[in-house]
Amino acid sequence: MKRKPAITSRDVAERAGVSQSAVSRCFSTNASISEKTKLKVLQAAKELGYRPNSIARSLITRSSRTIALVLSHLDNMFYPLVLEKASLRFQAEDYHLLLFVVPEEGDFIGVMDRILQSQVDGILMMSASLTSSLAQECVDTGIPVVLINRNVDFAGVSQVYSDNYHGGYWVGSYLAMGGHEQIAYLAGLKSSSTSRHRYQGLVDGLASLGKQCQVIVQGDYDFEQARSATLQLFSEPPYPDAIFAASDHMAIAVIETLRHDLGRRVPEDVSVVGFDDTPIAAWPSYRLTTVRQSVDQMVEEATTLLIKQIRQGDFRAVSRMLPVTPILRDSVRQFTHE
Amino acid sequence: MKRKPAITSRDVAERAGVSQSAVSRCFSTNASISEKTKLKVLQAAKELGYRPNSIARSLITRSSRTIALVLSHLDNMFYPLVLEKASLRFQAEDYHLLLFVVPEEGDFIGVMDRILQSQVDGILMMSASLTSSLAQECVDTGIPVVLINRNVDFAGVSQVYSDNYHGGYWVGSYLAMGGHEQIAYLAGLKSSSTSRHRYQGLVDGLASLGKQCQVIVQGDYDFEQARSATLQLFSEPPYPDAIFAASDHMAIAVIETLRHDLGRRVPEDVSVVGFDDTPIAAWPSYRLTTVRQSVDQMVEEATTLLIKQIRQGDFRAVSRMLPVTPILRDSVRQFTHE
DNA sequence: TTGAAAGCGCTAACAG
DNA sequence: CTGTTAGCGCTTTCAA
Repeated sequence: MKRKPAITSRDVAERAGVSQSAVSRCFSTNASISEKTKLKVLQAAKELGYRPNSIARSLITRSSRTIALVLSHLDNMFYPLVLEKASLRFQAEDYHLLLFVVPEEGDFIGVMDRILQSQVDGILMMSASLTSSLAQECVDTGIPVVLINRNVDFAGVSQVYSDNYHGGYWVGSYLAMGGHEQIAYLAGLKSSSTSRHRYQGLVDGLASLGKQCQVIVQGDYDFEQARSATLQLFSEPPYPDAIFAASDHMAIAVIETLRHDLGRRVPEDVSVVGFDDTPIAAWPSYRLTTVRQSVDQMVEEATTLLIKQIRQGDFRAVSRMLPVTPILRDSVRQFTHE
Repeated sequence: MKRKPAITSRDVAERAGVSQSAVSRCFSTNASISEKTKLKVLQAAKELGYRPNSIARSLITRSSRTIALVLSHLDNMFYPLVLEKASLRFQAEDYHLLLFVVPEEGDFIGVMDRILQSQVDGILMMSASLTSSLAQECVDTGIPVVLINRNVDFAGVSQVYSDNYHGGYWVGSYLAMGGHEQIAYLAGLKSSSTSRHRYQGLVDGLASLGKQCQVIVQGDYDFEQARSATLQLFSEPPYPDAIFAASDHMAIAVIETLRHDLGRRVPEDVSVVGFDDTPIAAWPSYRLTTVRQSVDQMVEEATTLLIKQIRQGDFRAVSRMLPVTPILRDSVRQFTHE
């Protein structure tokens, strides 16, 4: 790494005939500096092509104005979308974003170590695998953490997540009312609280109308795995007449498989429900009935919360559960007397 | 921002009964230090929960081990995928990733300023709007830049991109051979060299068999816009019997619109070809004929190049054009005598 | 191998 | 309002 020795505030100061700190003041808000010197400095700075070194600034202010974003599952459209929103939001607040893509349920520990070293001001986490000891470590270090779309029972970290239980509950009762009998749940990752809560909701929603969930298969939030799970579901009777997938991403995989590998019609032969309401769910080919989580709201809440915690050094963990909206489209058979 | 005063190498030194520099040496590779002291230090470090402050390290080494990633169009699955790959690759090389999501063709200048201030070691750019003056500025600062999936005629920056022209050329000749007569091009952003080259290829490929592209509409790489463009294409005769979309993302929008709004069959009534070969193209519902760009190869080349340039302080711009692979699926009508 | 000392480029008191 | 001064936490000579 050799590059031209960078231009420092000292160089600018010299050229402008002022002190180095005068230069510094020109580039920080609410520092008292006269119009006149400011002009001289800015002029010199421009001539030299000077830019304040934010590393040096971070070192002294002990704040990098950087937030770590931890995520996985980029293949599920839901995440790129929240990534985009979150990034725009943070940029607007003048925070930088350090991105950490973690493999599925990988060696989170290594990543955590790097995050902690990187002196971020806060952590926004959209990945399941945060053990409580890891979380504790963050809290000890004094770095605020907020979990998005995740819900762990560790008290130390803040979290914003959807009302997965009631989302699932709605699906359960809706499916029950539709007269479905053989209901299957296509689960997400085993470690995912989100998937578990949706399942619990489904079971209770079904039970409220005297039905039950007949079978549960693992899809792990993965497209291909959802496909095999669907195949497996239809490998021998009794065949499901409704499948609730823990994500739209998987629900689409189910529909594809149903239609093209299994020759089943949706919703006539089997009903499919998803969760998230990603853009794909609305595509005319699918018209997927699903449960909407508001990405906007989720990101808004999470980022606001994180920024507040950073600003105030306020570490009380707060949990925000967001309401969820059933989106009725055409992937569920309408009720008919039989 | 107040947090517990961080644990520094000084603290560790004190506890271990060694000098501060001894501690530093323990955490840097190939520094001479005896097993014995190293053990003591590591022990003390663990007890205190010490982690080297990478900001301070960056300040002195003048290298942040950070790379800026600039992108947009996160709604097009292609980009999340390259994002994921790139991030894994850089993480493996022990680089951090600073993410900058830029709006469509937004005020790139503001973003650039922030990037330059953030002292990144290199820039990987997947967004079109890099004016040559901006590029020049990077080069002046001595920060290597590589453009991915973009091809500007500014000589100063490196770029790795696909052979868009021949991709388009293949599509043109394939469509011509299929006996299509009314061929439409659904273009990407006006500012996109990529889209222009694909178009040029299409035109020449068609011409090689005595055909021509009848009409060109703007889709700007956007799903909804691609939908309206498709509608527009069929608002009055002559109707296209083939549409080449500059991205799979748009091609899917075309198919959806054709099937569900226009009641046209694909490929019987109209053929559709895309570009990228994102996972969706292979879904049974679409079986989109397309031109594959290898994300893996692109990312591999681009990251390797960038890292090399950073390491060697080698700023000669190099361009790598990657070959492209036609993927024949079922969205193009097979040739039949008429 | 080790410690002392000199900064990296900047901000933040503190005087003037 | 402005300059002087003292570090932020670390790496890196330089002697010992």
